[in-house]
Amino acid sequence: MLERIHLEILNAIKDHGTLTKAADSLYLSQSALSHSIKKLEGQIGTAIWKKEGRNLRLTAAGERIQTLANRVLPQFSHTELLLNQIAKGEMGSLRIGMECHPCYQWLLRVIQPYLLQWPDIDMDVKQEFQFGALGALLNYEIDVIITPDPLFKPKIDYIPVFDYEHRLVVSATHELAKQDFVLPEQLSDEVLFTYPVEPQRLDIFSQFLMPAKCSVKKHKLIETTEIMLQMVAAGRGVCALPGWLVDEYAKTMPIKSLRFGEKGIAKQIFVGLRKDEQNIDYFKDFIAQAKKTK
Amino acid sequence: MLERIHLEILNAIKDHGTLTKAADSLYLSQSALSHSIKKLEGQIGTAIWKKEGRNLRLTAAGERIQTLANRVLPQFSHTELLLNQIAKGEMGSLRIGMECHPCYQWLLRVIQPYLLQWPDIDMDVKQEFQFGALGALLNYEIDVIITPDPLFKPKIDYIPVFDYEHRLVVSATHELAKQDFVLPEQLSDEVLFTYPVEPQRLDIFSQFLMPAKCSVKKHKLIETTEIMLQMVAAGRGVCALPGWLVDEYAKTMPIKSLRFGEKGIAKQIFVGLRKDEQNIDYFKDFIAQAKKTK
DNA sequence: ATTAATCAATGAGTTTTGTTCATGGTTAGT
DNA sequence: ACTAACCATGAACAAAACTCATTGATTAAT
Repeated sequence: MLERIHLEILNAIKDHGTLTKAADSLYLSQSALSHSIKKLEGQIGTAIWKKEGRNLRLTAAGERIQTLANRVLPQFSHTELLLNQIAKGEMGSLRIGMECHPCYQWLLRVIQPYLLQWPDIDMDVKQEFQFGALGALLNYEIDVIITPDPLFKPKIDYIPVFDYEHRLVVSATHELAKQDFVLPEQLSDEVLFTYPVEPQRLDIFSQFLMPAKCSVKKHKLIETTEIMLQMVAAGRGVCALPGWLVDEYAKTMPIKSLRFGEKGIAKQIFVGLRKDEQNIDYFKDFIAQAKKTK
Repeated sequence: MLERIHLEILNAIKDHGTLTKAADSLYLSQSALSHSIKKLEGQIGTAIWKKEGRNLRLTAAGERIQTLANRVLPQFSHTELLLNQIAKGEMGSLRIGMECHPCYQWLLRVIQPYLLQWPDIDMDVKQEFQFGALGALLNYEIDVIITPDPLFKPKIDYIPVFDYEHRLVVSATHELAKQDFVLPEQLSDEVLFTYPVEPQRLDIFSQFLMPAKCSVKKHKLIETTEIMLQMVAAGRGVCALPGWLVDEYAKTMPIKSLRFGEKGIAKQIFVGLRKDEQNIDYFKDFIAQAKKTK
């Protein structure tokens, strides 16, 4: 069978002219190369070179092998380089799965310095999953998951990276804007905007409205945070978002946020990863960076 | 060092799922593969796979190697095939892919003297491709492509081999036969025959009718040049073909050709081949012969 | 809950392959 | 003709790759 060594030999002959020098460059004896090619010739049934004077001239077969060598050897060494980087932990990929729509802005701030620190790490952010982000993590489609509600599994570890309060957002001119907090029944006449996910996964339902057996006048689905807040600012309805996010938008938009109930809804963002990958440097650093970013 | 066998192993695992089956497919023992990879792991300093349950899962390093395998192994086997052919005295093969229906007649004239000159070259002409002729070229299914519209790729070189004019063909008794050239609007009441390919790939549409926002009364698809011209000769419609081809048929059929617009549509036929194979003698000669043939 | 089956890892022993050494033959330059 | 530069070859040795037999882990079946 045609092996890498055969390609290396022909390549070295191309570079150094003679078999002897080629042998030196490969740290082998001239005899070794000669034997090696002789054997291959026996296998493929045709000569690879012929002696011409005291040098070698490649046959058609030899030229074919050389063409293959030119194409293929650089790829071998490139891969070996990459493997080396991987071994040193300098390289790899960080595929992030997001299960938290509004966290995207926060993630951008995490990623920015991280990319500078790990220039050779290939990064990718995914937001849609056929079998859920957790499934994707277990399936090796992603490496890291960012979620506000960790679903514990034996092979996954979650690390809390920051705390925030989930708050109701209303227009600055809304009646409720005068209050510090809102009660479930005060929403019964409101239009509520949420991201398009199942209600039981929305805290405003599971932790606020449903326990009090209240509901809203209408529930509308909106995909993007910007549009959602535009609608709220225009007084068309209310929505529920992380406090820090609202604070940011409140600088430029006529919106206000208030606590859910007297105690508010406290939330945490978790980074989840596969247990056995916890001590890989560039994963650890990602978590460190995430914890640092508010 | 990363060897072909390592690539074969990862490739076989991809194909057969387990190490045991992979070993069978390579006619080796499971133990051999395990040892072989273990040794490589020691050399590169990182794991290639890890056991998960009773199966294997590739690490980042393993995936790298697999990508290399995908890229490189087909090239090895392709070269081995060629070497085999050379050994059998076939000297090599020239597999021609055609992307230009009417060029077939021309190709026959190229091949005729070429076959005499290279009696040991195995020749084959293909006209249908699952992923396009270019894909076939990149995939080593063919060695040469003949096309009027070269799609430039870094690894492919195109050499123009002859110029011709794309012309409208009408029956000798057709009104238009009196004219030297035709205008787009003059076709609005005609039946147009073309080969069954997407209209945007037909020059009569992309370079003549569509720019003038004109169309034809009816567009019918016909597979073969002969039948197409029979239809045109019978006054059933018009078609667009290379000038030289029409000239030939016009000797025995009542047809005439005329220019598209005042300036006509100028075309070129290109021969495309893989860059690193350009200096193989029997390829060079094929191109020389193609350039010579009008 | 046992048992059986599947699958990968490991160590020892054997076979195969690769390498060197020593040598001989051929060519080109002096 | 002599010498230096090359490549080929065979035998001896060294290294590697491979197999066999076993172990350990996991999963599926009874």
